[in-house]
Amino acid sequence: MGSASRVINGAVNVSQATREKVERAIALLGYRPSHAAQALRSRSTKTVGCMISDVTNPLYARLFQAIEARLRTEGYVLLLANGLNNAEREREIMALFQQRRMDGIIVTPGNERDPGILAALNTDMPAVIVDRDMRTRQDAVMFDHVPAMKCAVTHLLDLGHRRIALLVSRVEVRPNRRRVEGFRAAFRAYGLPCPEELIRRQTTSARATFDEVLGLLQSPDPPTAFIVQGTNTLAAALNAISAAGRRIPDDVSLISIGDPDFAQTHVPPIGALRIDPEVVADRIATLLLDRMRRTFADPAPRRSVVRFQFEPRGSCAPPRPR
Amino acid sequence: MGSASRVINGAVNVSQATREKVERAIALLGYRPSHAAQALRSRSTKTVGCMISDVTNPLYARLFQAIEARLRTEGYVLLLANGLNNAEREREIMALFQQRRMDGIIVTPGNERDPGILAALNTDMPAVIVDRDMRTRQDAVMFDHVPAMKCAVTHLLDLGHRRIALLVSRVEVRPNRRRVEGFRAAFRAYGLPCPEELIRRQTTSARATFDEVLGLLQSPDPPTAFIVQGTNTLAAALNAISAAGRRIPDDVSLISIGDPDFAQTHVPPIGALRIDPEVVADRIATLLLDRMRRTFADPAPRRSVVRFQFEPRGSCAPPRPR
DNA sequence: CTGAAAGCGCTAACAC
DNA sequence: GTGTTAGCGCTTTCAG
Repeated sequence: MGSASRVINGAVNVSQATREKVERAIALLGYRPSHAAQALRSRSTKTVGCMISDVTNPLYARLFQAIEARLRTEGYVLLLANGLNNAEREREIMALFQQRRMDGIIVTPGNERDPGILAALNTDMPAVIVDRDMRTRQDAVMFDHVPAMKCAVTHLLDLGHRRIALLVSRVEVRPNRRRVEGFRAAFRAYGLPCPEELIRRQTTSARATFDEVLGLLQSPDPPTAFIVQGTNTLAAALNAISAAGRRIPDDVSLISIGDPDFAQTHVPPIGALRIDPEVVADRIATLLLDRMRRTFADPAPRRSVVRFQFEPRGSCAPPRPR
Repeated sequence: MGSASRVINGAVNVSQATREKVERAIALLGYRPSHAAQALRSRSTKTVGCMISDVTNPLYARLFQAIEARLRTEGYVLLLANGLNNAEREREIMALFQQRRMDGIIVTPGNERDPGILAALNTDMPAVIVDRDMRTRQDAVMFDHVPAMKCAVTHLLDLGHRRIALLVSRVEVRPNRRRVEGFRAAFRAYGLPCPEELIRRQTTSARATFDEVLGLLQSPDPPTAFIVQGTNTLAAALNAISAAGRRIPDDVSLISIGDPDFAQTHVPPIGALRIDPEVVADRIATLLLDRMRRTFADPAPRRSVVRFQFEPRGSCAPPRPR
């Protein structure tokens, strides 16, 4: 009987009596509508696919958490898959999202130019791309890394640092490019040459970072300041600095890209480039919901930019005179 | 035509000629089977619901990652929801998993006695419970915290420590109970009274941990060793110890429950209770796949126990003589 | 406002 | 080994 459906979906044209009758029956039978049948008939799965590089990365984990909370209040459920910066795996995931007819997808591919991934994006499935340069016609939320990075580097330059090392991940994606760009721009704006040899693009394992930082500190002309990316990288850098017998900020200044909890309780607190995951999640959800509900008809891709903020803290001081 | 379906599902009784014909047609039309229709008809969603307390917790993130990788090779996709130790939210999530007819679920409820959650578990949906005492008829993977904890405490007792502090989360769930139990058991086995006042069950925020550790260190009869739970807690404890001007291991010994990467690069390396997420994921997947495929007919709940290991490292030394 | 009827796109059962 | 047929459980349309 059609009325039951009307009650379940909260349609308006149902009499109070019928509504109650149906509700009683539902309660009595412990009836639960079959999602598969609803999806088949209504052509809406109420499911959003989320492909991130790796939940193990705390920034992504927080972001996912916030997105999940937000979209669930709207009745959506999230499928989460880790792309692991592996193009083949990412293509598989995209195919899967398509086959399962996700109402929308949120993606952060590790490879911005893979034709398979670009092709998969070229459908009418609502999508939001997160912080990747992909030249497709999807909406996107971008993080603006440059001003915060410039601000951080300028802070160090103002303090008198010239040998500033930048440790970012080796993966060739927008955020890393932008960080390097901001780094260079700060030197340029200061009329100084950028120490290219101190830009280190490395794997993010704790051991590799530890070795890298230790090596730099023990080199003939060591950096007096470090800017390092990521929670694990920060922890490993702290370990290496203390292993080298250097102190923060007297011997070495340090700034973190990303702001894990322990950066704030560290003594001294570690200056950080931060971005609010709630804000990012909200932007993503808003763009995606607009498209999924077809609230927003204009097909032109929209771009929402969220700024990183530089928060200076006690971890930076003038370099020790030589 | 039924043959198409047979080809897609890789049935055996299809001739080579037909198979090729169908495959050509599929490629030509770019045909993708509708998951909703398949699910409706075949009564299998090929989807597993996963309710953990919080992906933001690195241990859970790694575990999810490993489970996702494993189950995807078997053709399953994961729905991830964060319960956040909130009973109402957890009930909602369970209801959702049921309504969407998950082929199986993997759950770690924050509340082991909530009647709603227990009721939701009382269905014929294959399920694996992870490290919770729930007295239901589901399969479960349990972590054995006790021997490793006893081992760690005994290690400290052997070194001469008597004032050992234990910092675990306040949430009333099996892992925390077990840790405390192991802690007490070690003292008992040693014929010593357990310092109950040093068992601190607290919130896991970095700030709270920092204050707690600092407070303990500055108390009249301070602990000479700490056992702390969790990545963020470890980082905050390290900060507090160094803020108090104490050194590891000369002034204070430290053991971590959980083994984040930076524990190993720390100087000295931090002794840790560790468990391999891959092993855990594998156990979970195996139990669940057995049930989902009905390979394993015996309805009696099965229990798979994975041991934590204590890995002593340089962070423990005899207490400073007073 | 309500009931009847037609399908959504598949797979399973059956006849050939 | 292959084609035909009947639904899976809903939502939507269309009469009434």
